[in-house]
Amino acid sequence: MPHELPPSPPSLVLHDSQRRATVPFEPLDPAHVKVYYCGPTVYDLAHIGNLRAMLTADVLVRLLRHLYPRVTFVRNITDVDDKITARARANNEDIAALTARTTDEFHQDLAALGVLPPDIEPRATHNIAQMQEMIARLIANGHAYEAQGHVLFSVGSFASYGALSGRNPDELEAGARVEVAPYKQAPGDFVLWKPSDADQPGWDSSWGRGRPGWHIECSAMSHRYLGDSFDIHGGGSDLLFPHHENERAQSLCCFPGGRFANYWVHNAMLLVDGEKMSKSLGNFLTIRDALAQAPAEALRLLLLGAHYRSTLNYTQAGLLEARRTLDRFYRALENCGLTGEDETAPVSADAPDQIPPGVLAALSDDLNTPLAIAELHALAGQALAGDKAAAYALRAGARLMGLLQTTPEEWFRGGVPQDDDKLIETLIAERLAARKARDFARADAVRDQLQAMGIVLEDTRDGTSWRRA
RNA sequence: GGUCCGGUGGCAGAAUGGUGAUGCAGCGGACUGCAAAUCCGCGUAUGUGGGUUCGAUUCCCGCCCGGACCUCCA
Repeated sequence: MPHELPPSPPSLVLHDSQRRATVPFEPLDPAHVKVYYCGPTVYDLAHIGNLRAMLTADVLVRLLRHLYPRVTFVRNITDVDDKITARARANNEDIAALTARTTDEFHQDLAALGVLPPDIEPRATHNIAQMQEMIARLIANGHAYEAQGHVLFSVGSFASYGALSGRNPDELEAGARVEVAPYKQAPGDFVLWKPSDADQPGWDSSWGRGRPGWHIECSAMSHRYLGDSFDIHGGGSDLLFPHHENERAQSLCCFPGGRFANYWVHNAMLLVDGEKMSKSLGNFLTIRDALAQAPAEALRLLLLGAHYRSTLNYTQAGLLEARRTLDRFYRALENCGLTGEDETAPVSADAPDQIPPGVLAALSDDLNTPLAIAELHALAGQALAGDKAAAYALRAGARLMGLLQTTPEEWFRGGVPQDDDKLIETLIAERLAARKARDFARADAVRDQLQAMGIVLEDTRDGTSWRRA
């Protein structure tokens, strides 16, 4: 072996929306990578489209944590918004109760999916003072103005407005479909602060009692927790304009010495049965709707089965297929004796619990999760053929994507009541006796009985095992 | 109307200027008392018309179709 090159990890490349290109990721500080994602507006249950963005962030952050010693991931909760006010009114519910309840549901749903919590999860209502400071500063340096109780950002004051989303402000004006509010100096100007009626949530300010506009909260929170410049800002592609464009304008004008986000990561939308998910079509699926049909990992696998930048078509058939795929993966672990939960690496050199190179290479290539999953299939095949090292690699690679987090026992047989458990064992013994007596009619009758209970039997050389159908 | 993205086998979904992954489904076989699981084998695809090229699915142009954003939205 004359040229044994030392193994070097693949370098991460990411598609940056602003550069409109896939480029090497170079952190501002390799010792500490900083990521900000736009979180939910908490007025209703999260849907699977929301989930896609959260999963993209989750895989990205898991990968970054693997590659870098320290990662700070900030994801906000938007708990002041006119949609929240409207929903609270419709529900005849207190705003704080609505946002607390919805935030709790959001946390439960993401936890079910194995989405790791952010390091910091700031709430908009806890950062009003920071927003007001930014607004005052923007007024002071000529990027914002007061008009009829509103404070507006002056798009014309920021030369590179539109650079992120690739829009030309003049064209925006020409194509404006919404009637321009009379107090705006220019049609593209957007609200930083707006006045509140007595029955709307509001905070006192030097511009009167009011509430923040649509975009300032993320600028304030990202700055508070990550500073003038941070590495990655992400969200759904529908946020690119105007939300992220406006965030960028506010932040760069407020903190001209900084760079704000250095990379922008945007995930594509998803379709349900080939159609845009919308309430009017009746195909608006919450995370809970999906979880009623399949285990959470199946949903995760399905959503990671397409590259994050391409449109994903969600179907129930796809969800069930993802579940069968996980059956195979867990079977591969079980066959190799990886029945425990321990994440620690086995000491044996031929069974390293390391991220398989193919998986790491795929994920490092702009989060190519479908290709990484194909690698898992290859490892599962090897594991099923008895390769224990492949089973460890399968589990390690899958876990980097938040998959195979449980044990085969739990996956196949979890959630079955104790009494059923005993009955199943009894019936299996009964069937075994019948088979020994070559009374196959009786044996098959027992199997049918179990089938009716949702239990599938698998005969092996070592005996009969069972699992939920 | 403006801006942008995409169209790969029955389905999902990668990749690529030079014989198009992977999974599911289908078909045939092995194993099994029969199944289940597993294994082996097989078939099927780059929307359309041009251009560049020795060679295009990949690059360029037209067309058709779909989607996103421009308005709250992951």
